[in-house]
Amino acid sequence: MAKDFFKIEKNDTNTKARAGVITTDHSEIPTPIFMPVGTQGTVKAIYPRTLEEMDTRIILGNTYHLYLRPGTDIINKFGGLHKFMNWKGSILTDSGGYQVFSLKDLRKLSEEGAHFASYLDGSKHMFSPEKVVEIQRLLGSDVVMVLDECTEYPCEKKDAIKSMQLSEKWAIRSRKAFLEDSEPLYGFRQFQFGIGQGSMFADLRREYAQKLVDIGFDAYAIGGLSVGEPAELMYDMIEVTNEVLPLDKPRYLMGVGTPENILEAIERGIDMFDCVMPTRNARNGQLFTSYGKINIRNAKYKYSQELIDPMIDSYASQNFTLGYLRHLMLSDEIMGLMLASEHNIAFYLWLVRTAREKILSGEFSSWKREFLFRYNNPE
RNA sequence: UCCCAAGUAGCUCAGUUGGUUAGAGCAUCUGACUGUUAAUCAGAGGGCCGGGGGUUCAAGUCCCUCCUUGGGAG
Repeated sequence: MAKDFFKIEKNDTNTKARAGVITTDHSEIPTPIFMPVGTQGTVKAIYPRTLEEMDTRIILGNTYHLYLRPGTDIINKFGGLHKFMNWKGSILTDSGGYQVFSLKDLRKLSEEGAHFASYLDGSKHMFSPEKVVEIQRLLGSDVVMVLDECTEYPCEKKDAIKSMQLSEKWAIRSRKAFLEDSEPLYGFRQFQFGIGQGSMFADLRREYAQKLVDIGFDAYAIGGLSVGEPAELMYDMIEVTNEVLPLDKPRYLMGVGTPENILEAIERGIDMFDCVMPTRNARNGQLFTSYGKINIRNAKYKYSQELIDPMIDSYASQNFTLGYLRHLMLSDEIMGLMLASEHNIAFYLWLVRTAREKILSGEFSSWKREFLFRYNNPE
């Protein structure tokens, strides 16, 4: 008998935070968890071996990008995305809903689905909810996301309602396609998450979350946040949504965020996160460290023989100096991207791992306050 | 010694028949990045236009002279 998909180990006494375990056929995932983003079948500039060394349990892939290149036929012939990219842990694939949003100049929406032109060669494609389920079945991801529409910010309420209604129709069709026409292809289970929308309107957020719960998914994500709104507004939307979502299912806040965003969301009951920030910003010279956010290209690190971050347990963090990493980044050396990316992911994993430990030991609130004070006020 | 070419930002170079506040790329410095079209993008600082003299309402641009560098001749 397979283990429960999600089990809560401890609820925080002072806050809505919780510590739990998600179990897929590829890995046990302690929550809260951060999932590094590997859009095109690679977490950019980091070996899978390095991710394993850092105890990464789950990464993201992207339906839209992998469908356009290399294409599902190729990944299917390799036996699925895990084998294709040699990743032994779990994989969650985003549906392409975010690309429909971020590449909006290239697409048109209808009730049937999203019609779009490939950014690679201009070829025409259509993503229906059913097709997106099928693509993720061919990819073989452990967690399949529904196709949704991510609204822009700011957004008029009538547009938010219209968008929500479209996402709802898509969610119903997605669930049906997943349950009725989507037997797993590679011998392990797949789970499907619904995605809450409703822009920045609390009543819409509640209403739509309830509709998703009524449809019934393995877990629920919160989408359409961190799209330019003030952080406080995002926190409010997380709170009202989590009031409706069932306590015994994981909650996934999509695309978030900064270390501070993540701790605030954990406090409000979020279990899963993904974000390009640690990897993208690493490649652009920004490091997240236990002593604050720094830009490694700054002249003040020219002579620094300090280690990147001795507090963080990774090869990159504990074996190379700031001055050396600065040199690599300014010289456009590939190892600079690798070390910076590895460190940032190690930091994000350390952050959620420590949050979990503190929830288990009952010290989450005080630790969070102290950490953020230190992080935001570097000596 | 003579002939030719070239001297403009730290570097490599644009700069129209003389006409706004002399530009670019790179470098330097700083910032941004939130379900990745991103090893990307944005901003800033930086000039006795080789020196001097002249022509002109006006010179990086035309003339003279000197200096420096490169090439060629002897």
